[in-house]
Amino acid sequence: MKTANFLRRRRGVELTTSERDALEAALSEPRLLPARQTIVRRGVTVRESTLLIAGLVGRYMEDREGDRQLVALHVPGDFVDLHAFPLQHLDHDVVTLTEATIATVDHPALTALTAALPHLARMLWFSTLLDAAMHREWIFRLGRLDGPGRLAHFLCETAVRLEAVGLSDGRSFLLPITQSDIADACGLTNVHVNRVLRALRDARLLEIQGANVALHDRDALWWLAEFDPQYLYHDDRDPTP
Amino acid sequence: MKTANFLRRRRGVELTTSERDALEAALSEPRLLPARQTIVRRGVTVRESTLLIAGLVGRYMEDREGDRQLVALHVPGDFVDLHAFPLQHLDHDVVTLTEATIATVDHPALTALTAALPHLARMLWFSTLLDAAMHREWIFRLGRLDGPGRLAHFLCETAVRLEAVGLSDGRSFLLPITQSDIADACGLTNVHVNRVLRALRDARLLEIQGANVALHDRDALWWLAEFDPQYLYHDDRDPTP
DNA sequence: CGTAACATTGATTTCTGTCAATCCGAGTGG
DNA sequence: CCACTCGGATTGACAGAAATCAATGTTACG
Repeated sequence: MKTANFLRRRRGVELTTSERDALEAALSEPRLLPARQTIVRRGVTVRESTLLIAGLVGRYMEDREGDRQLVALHVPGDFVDLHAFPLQHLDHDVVTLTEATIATVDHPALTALTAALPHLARMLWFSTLLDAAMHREWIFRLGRLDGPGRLAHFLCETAVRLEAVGLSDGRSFLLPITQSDIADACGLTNVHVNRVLRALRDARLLEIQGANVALHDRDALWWLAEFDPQYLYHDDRDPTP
Repeated sequence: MKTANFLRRRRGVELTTSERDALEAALSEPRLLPARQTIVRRGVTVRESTLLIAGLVGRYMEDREGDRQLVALHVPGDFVDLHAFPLQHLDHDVVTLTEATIATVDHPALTALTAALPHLARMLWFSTLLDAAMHREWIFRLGRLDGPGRLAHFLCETAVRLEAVGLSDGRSFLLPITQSDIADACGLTNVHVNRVLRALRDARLLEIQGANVALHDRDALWWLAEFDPQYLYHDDRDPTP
């Protein structure tokens, strides 16, 4: 099932079998993309939306000097540019961070789906609002937290999201991106990210070895990050078999 | 018309007369709220959504110390908590910043409306995605701009948005909020906002006297802010009579 | 006229960026 | 097999931006 992880473990979300089947049928065959490939470029009219099945995808804005600000990180199960369906074109680039498997839906098909299935339409709407909730949390992260807090927040959020789709036990996970990518997400420089990571490692809060992230002291990290995963709407139970 | 400013001057948005009438009919009578009144508190189940007709409304998250981070500023015509319709409860507070006139729609009525009018549903979806686009721009502002850039960006965005609903000529407008509110929006302290505003005034880029904001040198401010209003989806023409 | 909220300014500290090396590991070609 | 390269990680020295702490002005208003 291409949609197996879509809205998986989300509170208050109940896609009926027929709704999920309809969405599944509208999706293209999965394709494999290499790392660092642009999926959507800003400003270009978009005619299909992309469901991420495996791998990591980022959404970027660039400043005058070409420095990037990550505005979203996507994990498997995320509809990375569903918002392009109503918006038609985007204000940012969508890029694979790792090798990634995706499937796409044409926008005309989405128009038909949403007209025929209002509840599915609302669930799709919901999924874009989850992205918006994450945006708000990122605003908080950048506006109110210092370096250590920002990194802790970013990593805690990522851990919880990966856990929801079975890619983490909540403590350790694979994050095959560079420290510069993390810096782009947290509004810091790669140099400072490196320093803060060392400090967090020295304090035995977490460890990053290559692509491997281990959150040793989740409570301390949550405290540092003032992290509360409410906004992710995760369900404790996993109805997926 | 309560909805006169809703999605006014937005590119690619065409609400038919019957769609607008249906929405208008679903809205309550306008009510006047005092300044600094909480409309929605975080975590509480929301059963209706609020259209802002006049005044300013902010959306806030709070950190451990009670310091606020503004995650959105709403101007007349904005559906300030439409996202609560699919989400059911919010991760932040919604508060009037000034005296404000609002009208509300019950969520059951929205369910009926969106099921009956898929295109209206998509336009409502669109309006929440505009908020998300602004969230992204705020992430950029906080992650990549310094103090002067952030203030310039905040004020340029506000000017353009107010202009779209006829409350500014693009150069000057009323913004009856405190420097602390601006600081909350820009991830700075009120002290620093004050200093940066003085610097911008000394450079003859802008002037704030009481509630009155005057952007003297729009080009310079746009440059400082790396501002490009694309993401606001504004239309040059105003189809409103 | 006194109070309270907001704005303004100065002195100092802290955090983060910048610039510049150096280190390390994986893949490459001789 | 081993020098070689290259991207990324790491570290140090220094500069600059913003926070913090602490007063002092200013204005509106009861």
